[in-house]
Amino acid sequence: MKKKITMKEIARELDVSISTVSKALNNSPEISQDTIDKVQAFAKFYNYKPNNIALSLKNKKTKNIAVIIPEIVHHFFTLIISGIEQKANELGYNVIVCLSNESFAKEVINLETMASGSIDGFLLSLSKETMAKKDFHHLREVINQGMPLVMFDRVSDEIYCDKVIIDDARASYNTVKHLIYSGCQRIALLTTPDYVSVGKLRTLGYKNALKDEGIEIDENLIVRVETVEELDGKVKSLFDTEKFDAVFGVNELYAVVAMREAHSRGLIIPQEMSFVGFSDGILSKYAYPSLTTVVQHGFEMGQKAAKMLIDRLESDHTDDSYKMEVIKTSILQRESTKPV
Amino acid sequence: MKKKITMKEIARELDVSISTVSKALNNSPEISQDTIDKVQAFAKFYNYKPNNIALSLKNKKTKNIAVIIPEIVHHFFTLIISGIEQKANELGYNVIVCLSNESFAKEVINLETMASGSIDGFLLSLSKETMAKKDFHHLREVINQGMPLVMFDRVSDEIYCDKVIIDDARASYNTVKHLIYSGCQRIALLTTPDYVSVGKLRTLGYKNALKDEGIEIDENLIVRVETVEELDGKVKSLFDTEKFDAVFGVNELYAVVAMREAHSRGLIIPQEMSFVGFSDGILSKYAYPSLTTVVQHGFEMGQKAAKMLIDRLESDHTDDSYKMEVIKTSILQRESTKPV
DNA sequence: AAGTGCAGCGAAATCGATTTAGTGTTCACA
DNA sequence: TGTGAACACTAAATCGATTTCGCTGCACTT
Repeated sequence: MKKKITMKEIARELDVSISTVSKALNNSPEISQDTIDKVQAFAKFYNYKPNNIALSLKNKKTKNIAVIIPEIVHHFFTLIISGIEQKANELGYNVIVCLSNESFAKEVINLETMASGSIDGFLLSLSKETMAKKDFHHLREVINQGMPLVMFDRVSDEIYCDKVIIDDARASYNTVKHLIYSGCQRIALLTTPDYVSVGKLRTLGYKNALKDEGIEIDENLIVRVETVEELDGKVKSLFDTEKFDAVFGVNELYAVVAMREAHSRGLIIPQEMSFVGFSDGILSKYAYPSLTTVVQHGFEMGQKAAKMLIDRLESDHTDDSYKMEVIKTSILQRESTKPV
Repeated sequence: MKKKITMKEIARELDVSISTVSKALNNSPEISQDTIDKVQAFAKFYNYKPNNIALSLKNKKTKNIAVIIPEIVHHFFTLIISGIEQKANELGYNVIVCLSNESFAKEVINLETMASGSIDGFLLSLSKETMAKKDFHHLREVINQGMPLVMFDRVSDEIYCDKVIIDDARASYNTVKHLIYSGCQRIALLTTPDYVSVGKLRTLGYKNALKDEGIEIDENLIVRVETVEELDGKVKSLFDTEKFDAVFGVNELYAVVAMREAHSRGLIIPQEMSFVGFSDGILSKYAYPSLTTVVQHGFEMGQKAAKMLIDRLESDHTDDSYKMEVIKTSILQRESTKPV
């Protein structure tokens, strides 16, 4: 086992001081070319790599950033992580992933453990429980300690920090208009409870679009689903009790499940019923028929969020004007809706 | 901004030495109860948290482990990560995620940057390029440095280390037998090139099952797909040129795409054609009809891998007998196959 | 009164790097 | 011959913790 070599050992072997080794490796002008060559050759031969921990301690920066997400088994979040990872690596940072599993307590623990030295800044998307509780003391605490925080997707107005979001209300508005223009009149909405900020905004966009098109809002067509378990049941009862010609799901799963239900009731898609989902993922792409979706550009969102965080880390002082980036969405027309 | 407080500052404020503070915080018996109370009260009031970096430097352990995977936008890998994260957190470790993006170069870079102090051990699943090149010097190097490595899913015989795998050959064998027992005779196989270890093993299992059941192997029914781009074309030409009554895909995507093709050709599933995929994910679950799959228990695999790594990290010495855990698979019968 | 033991605390080394403030030698120039 | 700059290098502080060893003062024994 060829152990790691340190500067101390190089210094001892070559009979110079540690400072000389350090400077030689950094090509300092105060070291003679002879010594530089000698030290660098020796270092290369023994595969010397500086110890990151020691550097972190000295420089007070770790070149690590933490991303805390509610869940990873979720295509949108994996896209975001890919984007974060790509951008962070490009800029010389590593990404530590923490999962809150939608739990407030775990979110707090993650923040606390990470905040004590392991990382330089946070990227965070709120857990459902945190949004429901509206308790953000843990976020304020890390911000107060001077640690930058960038929130993405699931954010809160109550926290002052950089943010990257989707314009959910507008995206939803556009989507519903798209459905209307394609000939749909009674559009059912499968959404989340209102404490999920994105669900709330998408619901808002839905209502506004109907209003603007002079279509009355029928609350019976709005179904709020809290957990995956109750999804099937709520969808079935919607089909049982209401008449409608389109379904808009605030995520792809909701839309796909509704589409399956329509399938099994023998409805022809999209002639008799249209379907649109939010957040384009593999489910939408490979559903049968393939699902028209709102593309959220998660990869880009991850990149932007990472860039904002690192910009702040590397800017000299804290300017206290926080930025808010809005990622544009687009509608990807596939087989589950009629052409406009 | 309430800055972080250090032991030094506590010591200065309370007019004791740093060593006393350290010992008081650790409830050392050589400090009087009075002093302990005083120090701990002060520390709590100023929300003192030890600096992890300093601890890492001193203890020569970081309590971080790195997991390097080829891709994250992949349900199986996200399940594994969830499992790793859960188990690692439970045992007091953080997880640093690195993506190789199926690239050899990036895998090497990830290993090198992580190995210089940031982490205590690796969890790794090989990139396609690495498997194709069969160049494992980077793995040998970190192992030689005394850093534990656990490989999972995509592993190599040439590296001596702990491993967690699926018994791919057997799983595939069982699946094909299942298809045969359900009445299928000509089973097409959608697989990867042989350099992908899991693809190779699954192909082997397929062949053995046919052999054991006295069915001749028809190489024309075995389609090797390298990239997603060529998937559609190869599937179409399979349908154009061959006759068969079942498709076995070595991942869920292959199976679902084939099923879509069958759909559009008006075939009735599963009466006229059956479909099975490997690695149960959302695609399988929400496909129409839902896809019968081989469940790989990725979460469990992640947990096992994390546990193996941490066990080795915390065992006193290196015993050089490496373990290999095999995760059992199971067949999840859904709508795309006939009951046996 | 001198020696012993212990409670309670502090000084300093250590982990592996960087960096500032010197130190010692050589050589040029007045 | 003496002075000072230039050069090449070193000692030591520093980052924030832990830990070993040593020191002080008091109580108690003999």
